[in-house]
Amino acid sequence: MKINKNNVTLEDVARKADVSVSTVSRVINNGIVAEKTRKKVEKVIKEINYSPNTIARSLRGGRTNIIGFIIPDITNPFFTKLINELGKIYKDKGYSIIVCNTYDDPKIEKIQIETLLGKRVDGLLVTSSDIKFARTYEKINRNCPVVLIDRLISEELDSIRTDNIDGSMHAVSYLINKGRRNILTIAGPQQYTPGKERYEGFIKTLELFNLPVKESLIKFGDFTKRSGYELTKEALNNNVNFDAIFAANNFMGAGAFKALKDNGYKIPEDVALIMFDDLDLADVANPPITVVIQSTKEIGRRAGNLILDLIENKEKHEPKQIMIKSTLEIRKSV
Amino acid sequence: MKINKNNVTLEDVARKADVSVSTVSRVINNGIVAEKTRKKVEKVIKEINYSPNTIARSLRGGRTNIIGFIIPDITNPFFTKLINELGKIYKDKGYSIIVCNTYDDPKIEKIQIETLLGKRVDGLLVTSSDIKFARTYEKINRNCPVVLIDRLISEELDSIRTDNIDGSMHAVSYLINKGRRNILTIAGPQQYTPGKERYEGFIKTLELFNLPVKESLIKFGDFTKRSGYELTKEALNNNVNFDAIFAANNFMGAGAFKALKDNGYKIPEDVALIMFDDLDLADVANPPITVVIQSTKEIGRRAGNLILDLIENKEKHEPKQIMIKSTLEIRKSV
DNA sequence: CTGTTAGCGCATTCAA
DNA sequence: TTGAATGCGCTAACAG
Repeated sequence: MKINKNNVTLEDVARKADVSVSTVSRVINNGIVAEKTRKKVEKVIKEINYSPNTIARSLRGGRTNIIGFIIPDITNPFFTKLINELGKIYKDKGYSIIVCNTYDDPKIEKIQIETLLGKRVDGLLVTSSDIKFARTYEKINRNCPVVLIDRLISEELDSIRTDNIDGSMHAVSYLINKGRRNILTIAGPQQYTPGKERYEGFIKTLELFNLPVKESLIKFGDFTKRSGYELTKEALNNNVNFDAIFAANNFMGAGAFKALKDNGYKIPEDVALIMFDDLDLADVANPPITVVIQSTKEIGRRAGNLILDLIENKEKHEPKQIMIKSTLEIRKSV
Repeated sequence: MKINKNNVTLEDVARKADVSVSTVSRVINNGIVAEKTRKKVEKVIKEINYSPNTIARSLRGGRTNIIGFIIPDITNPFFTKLINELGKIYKDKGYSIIVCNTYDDPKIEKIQIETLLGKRVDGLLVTSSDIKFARTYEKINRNCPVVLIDRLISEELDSIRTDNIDGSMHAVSYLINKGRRNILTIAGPQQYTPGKERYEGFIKTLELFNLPVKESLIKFGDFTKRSGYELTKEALNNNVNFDAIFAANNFMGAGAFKALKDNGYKIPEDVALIMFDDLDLADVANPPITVVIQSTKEIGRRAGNLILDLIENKEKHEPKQIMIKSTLEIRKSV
């Protein structure tokens, strides 16, 4: 294990091995060196416990081997699973990832962007807290590759997200096919693609089945557990007639679940529930909660590799919007 | 918003403002500069969109403003909440955090350590995957402050963790006071403090109440949902007589929960369940799951500030083992 | 195959 | 109050 923050430098090695610094540099970079010299140098490197100073390398080579990941909420398993995938890709490539949590606050995001850019990250993975950053990221993208994840805020950038419309259509049509006719949707914020598209999928499905779109069955929340809870309770209190709930994300779904339980409703007999995005324990809840599962594995893997390609190739290309299909996991049949 | 990866340098500013680089340097570092000069320079900085190159700064100053956080599992909400707290502390101090997931694999941890050290992080927050790294981190700590979190692998380093013994004693004695006499414990791996101490707390409590310690009521898992599930099922299949379960962590508790449910046991009437560490949905599960809540807020805050102090002061000091009390959150009374 | 040298962008010492 | 010069540790161009 190399533990070198003790300022052992190339020069120290060179002196001790009685060669020049460039020779040492070649050794550690697998350049052309006589086998004998290489052995000698490597021995010294071990002896005095040398490890290259990445900072100096970065200054010289213009690359930091750091990728920034801007996310709105580290507490959401969706992002956590993404990071988990990224880790697998980067671990033996020398890349590290700086995670910047914006708390979904544009003011904080602005600071994070500057910090990250100051640190000269090689690339940026972004789930932005505000569509107004579209221009900013486009500009950044000219020198430092940017890949959007989950929230599409610009068509001029590469992006990867779940096919939200497909996913919600899948879920809602399942409910309809099971005979549910009054589906309450707890939709998300409409300024981001996930909220917007999941809502769109809901509406589209109703139209597809020629079902009326009732105002009273549409509620807008903010992706938090609390809002899912409150909105469901509100519908209950107002005697809105519904036999199913489609929640646009996991946290709101959890809130809805609690509200139903608290008020003595049986799931799914009285009210069926499907939420977009999984949650720990959703499969062991009682009843288990049916969810639209996003393929975090694939999203993470593709985003992670894409940004690497962009960093390494740097050539211009047409930005692509990649959409990944989700899966409806029925955990308790309606 | 400064978007500068476009290589605008101090020198560019200097030339354009018709001063020397050192003057510009002084301006951005709030050194002594005539008010008039400062204005002039600041104007140019804005004009050509200059922002300092942190890499160069780091090379010069020996500080990167990056803190490494080594964790075994980014997927566990415990760590996620910690990161959430750290983010709050660092966001406006210019510090960033590199998250390194080791997947609880020492081989990967070794690589991560080298990568992090190579990147010359200013400090290291560590939940190590192996006690054998104790020496390594002690050595690292001589040049680069290390703070252990959650798992105590060395007494010579600063560390912060939950008071596991107190927490589990709290939980177990609650069960006993409610009349449960046959408590099955699903303990964790004994090589780390969390597993060891939570088990120790369990045993201690039985002794305190003069209850027998029965071999059949002690199972060792590996902190995964699967092991919690399997071990519970095993006990059930073997007709082990128990009226309560104390699970040493959240995931194993979730597994136990599912096993009980699957086999038709009522919680807590037939078998009470308490698990160490919270989980999303634990409060809305049916029944809600009683948990020992670790104060991630305080752990995160203290660890985050401690490492900052160590980085900034650098003076020697006696390493401290800090323990934070947990809370027993009874969500469904036994 | 190996050595010398010139920066990468910045902060700081020393003179002025 | 300002400027010139040095070096942080490294890589790569060039010369030998």
